[in-house]
Amino acid sequence: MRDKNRPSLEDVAVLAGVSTASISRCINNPKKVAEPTRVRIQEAIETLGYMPHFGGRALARNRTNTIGAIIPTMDNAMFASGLQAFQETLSEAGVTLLVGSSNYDPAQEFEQIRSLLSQGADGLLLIGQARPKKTHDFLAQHSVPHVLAWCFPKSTGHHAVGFDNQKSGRAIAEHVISYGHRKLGVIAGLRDGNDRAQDRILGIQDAIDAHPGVQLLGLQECKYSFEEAGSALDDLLSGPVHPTAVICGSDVLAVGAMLRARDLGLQIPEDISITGFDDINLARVTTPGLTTVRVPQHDMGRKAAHVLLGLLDADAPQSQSYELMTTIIDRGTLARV
Amino acid sequence: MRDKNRPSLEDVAVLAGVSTASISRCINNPKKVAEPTRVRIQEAIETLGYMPHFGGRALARNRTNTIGAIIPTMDNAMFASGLQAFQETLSEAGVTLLVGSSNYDPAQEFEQIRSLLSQGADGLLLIGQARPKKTHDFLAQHSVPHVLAWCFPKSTGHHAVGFDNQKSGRAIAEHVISYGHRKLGVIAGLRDGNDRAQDRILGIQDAIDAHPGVQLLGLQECKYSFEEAGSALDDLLSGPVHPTAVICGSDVLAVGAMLRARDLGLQIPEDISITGFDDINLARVTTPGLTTVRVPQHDMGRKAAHVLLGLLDADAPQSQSYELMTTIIDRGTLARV
DNA sequence: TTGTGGTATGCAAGCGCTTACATTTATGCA
DNA sequence: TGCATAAATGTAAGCGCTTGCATACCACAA
Repeated sequence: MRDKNRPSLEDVAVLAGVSTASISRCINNPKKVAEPTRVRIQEAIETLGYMPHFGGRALARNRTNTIGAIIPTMDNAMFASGLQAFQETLSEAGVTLLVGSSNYDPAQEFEQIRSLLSQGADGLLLIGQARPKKTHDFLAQHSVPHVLAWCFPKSTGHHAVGFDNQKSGRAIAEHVISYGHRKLGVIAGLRDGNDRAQDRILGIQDAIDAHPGVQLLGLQECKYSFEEAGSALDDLLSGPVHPTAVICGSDVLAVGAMLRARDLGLQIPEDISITGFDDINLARVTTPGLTTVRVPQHDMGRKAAHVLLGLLDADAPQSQSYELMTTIIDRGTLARV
Repeated sequence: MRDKNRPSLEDVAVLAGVSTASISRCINNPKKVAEPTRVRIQEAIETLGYMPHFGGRALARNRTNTIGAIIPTMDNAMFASGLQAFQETLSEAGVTLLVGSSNYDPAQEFEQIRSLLSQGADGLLLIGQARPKKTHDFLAQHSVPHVLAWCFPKSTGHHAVGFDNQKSGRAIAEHVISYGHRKLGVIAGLRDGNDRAQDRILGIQDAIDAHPGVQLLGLQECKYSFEEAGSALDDLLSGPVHPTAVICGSDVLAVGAMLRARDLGLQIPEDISITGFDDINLARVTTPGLTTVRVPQHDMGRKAAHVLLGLLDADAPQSQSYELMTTIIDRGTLARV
């Protein structure tokens, strides 16, 4: 059942009076075709509105010039700008981006990997390092070129462009402690299957352990929504002793906590300090501005794209991993005590 | 050059001791295959880690089960949740989503359309209605099934799931006027090639025209960033007479204006009222909360997906267009004067 | 037994493209 | 002028999959 509306190479060939091979060459390697023929072919392509058929091409070349990215969610600014940078860089190289989202669920991530791969993705961008053995095996079995972002695993064996979540978690906690806080609360993302959330907590714990006298009064895990973060704050405040500072695993959580704190009549940072993580737009907008950890999303996206492109380009120098640094942005939600 | 790592139908067929045809049937139409063979085939597929090759399939079926969406930008929460809903709905129907971004540039949009189409997209989701003739012709020439979102064109001929930007612009302006404001300023997105921005302004103008005594002191266009919106506010305040209310074409602009106003020492809404448009997360977070126009992003995404799927399903009842309603959310940035 | 109508499977043609190889045409040089 | 060489183009074989049609098989009825 030929699609009536879609001209094929054959059609162009007939119109231009040459063989399909020449057309193909003209498209992929114009130098190999003589000037006058090239012009004739171009015209034929124009008038027919010809577009190469992706499937045919993929079949013949066994390469799609397509890269897949699987992010936990698009419904959250957290990954948006990194992804945007990633796609811009790819598109400069003539590569198309396929996006899938996993909803923080390893099973869904696995399905998305399968799906993107069978869509022909030549390589993959994955967020974080922790995934089930099944997924690792699958990637290995099919030797899928991939790079990890938003993390920087100690173990080698993966290409990664990211930052050390544990180190960054420790840094922000040290920062809070250096402001004099001794009673801390933590609101983190759900750790299950989310190594970034896990590592940040580990880092916070490291800092606490390193400072005798500092205690962790409570640790709440919840989804990345204002509402859940609000409830988490409630829980943190339900004990007999209140934390003077709440370290949050993401800006969304921090803002959720701020909103709730305000509803409870608490002044920030006078009554309670709150810190975030990510430095998305939200963080600049609250009153006061949110003290948080800046993640170099844009750089990460660009570099990840370069690394991945390098992985696919057979005769390029083999790609590396890059560790990027996070920085603490002091705005106004952290008080000295 | 066969890919060593990728098993083909052929390989599975050999392992299972049947013909490729049976395998294909087993995958696409299991009922047509006898129980024992099916089991044998399943096993073979498992052990080989077989995944159908997208290109081959696309070629043979002339259909990809893939839909493309082109949004102006992903770097902004504005389209994120609508897109998320869109993709969830598609994925329930077993359809993959391809995303491209146009950066608000009609030329880039055209390229993305070409690209997604040659990637095999069976249909397209497009934002807004205004595009160059070239683009329209192209869509027509290839009879590309597509639906428009974030707008609701008066002219028929397109399937659309969206809202009337002009009407909504008028509504928020009327609302502002009903609060007693007579001197208005407007900060809008760049109108060029952006019908949503245009229509919202037209609507605002309608409201102003309908109320003698209300004057538009200034209209600034700028990109959707805090910084540019801040400068736009500066310009609006540079004249001899200041507006008492500034109507903004998007929440990002409104928040940018708020931030700048605060830097200038202005109280919101006592010294100046500001309204937004979109009702993204940001709007709930500012102090005071932003009075804005809620766009039913989630509904829009879901319904657009349904309409598009309907368009592709030959024996489905022909799809419709849907006009969704926006609502004004009163928070705290609009004062009575 | 033969015939009938299913059902399960195999055969093989193509889908649109690329590319190694074959063929033709042009170019340079003795 | 003839010949070697290079440049331009054509030929045709696949790439992995689906599917109409042919075939083989089976159960049952006559």
